[in-house]
Amino acid sequence: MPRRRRIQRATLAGDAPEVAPQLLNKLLVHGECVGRIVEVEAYREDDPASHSFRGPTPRTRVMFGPPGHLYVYFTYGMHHCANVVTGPDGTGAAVLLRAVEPLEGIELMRERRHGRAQLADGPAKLCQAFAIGPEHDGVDVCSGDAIGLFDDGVPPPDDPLVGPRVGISKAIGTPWRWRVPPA
DNA sequence: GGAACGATCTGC
DNA sequence: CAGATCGTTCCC
Repeated sequence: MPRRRRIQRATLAGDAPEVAPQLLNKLLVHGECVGRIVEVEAYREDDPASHSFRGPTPRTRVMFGPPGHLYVYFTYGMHHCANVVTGPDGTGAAVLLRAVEPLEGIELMRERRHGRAQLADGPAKLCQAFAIGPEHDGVDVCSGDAIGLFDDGVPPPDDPLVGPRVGISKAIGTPWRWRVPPA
């Protein structure tokens, strides 16, 4: 089993559409649960689809902080979604974690997902499986905090699938979703 | 103070 | 395909 190295903050300091595909195949770790990131989306401050588009608010303040922190938001009255903040401190950008391939802690994920077959193939399912909630808004994934992003030596794909972002009503045509191609 | 709208998921 | 379900934001 290759050594896991925590992702460096400098890696996340770039522009969200540049950083996002680099997060493919990285590991999301929370306690005993480990998963490989297989789908992401980029959101930028000058992006009508982004929560940061209208400037900082109490909800989005983490997005405008330094890179490497989690921005966790509540939506549709029942779901949470998790982003990794990117770009320099003061800019509102982030990468939405859309899907993860479960690697470890699968039994625990199954319990949290109430026995359903799909454990983490969506942004809200991923948060449920990994028990990511509002208490994790602002946690630093680059330091020793509970949730971390790690590199285990598997590089991002050379040929990621690219397409439009899901579930938005503005900036429909912007192809800022990336996915690991099927094996 | 009120209304509209979600970066979604599930079961019918 | 529609319902669930409520915080955030914007407008009056």
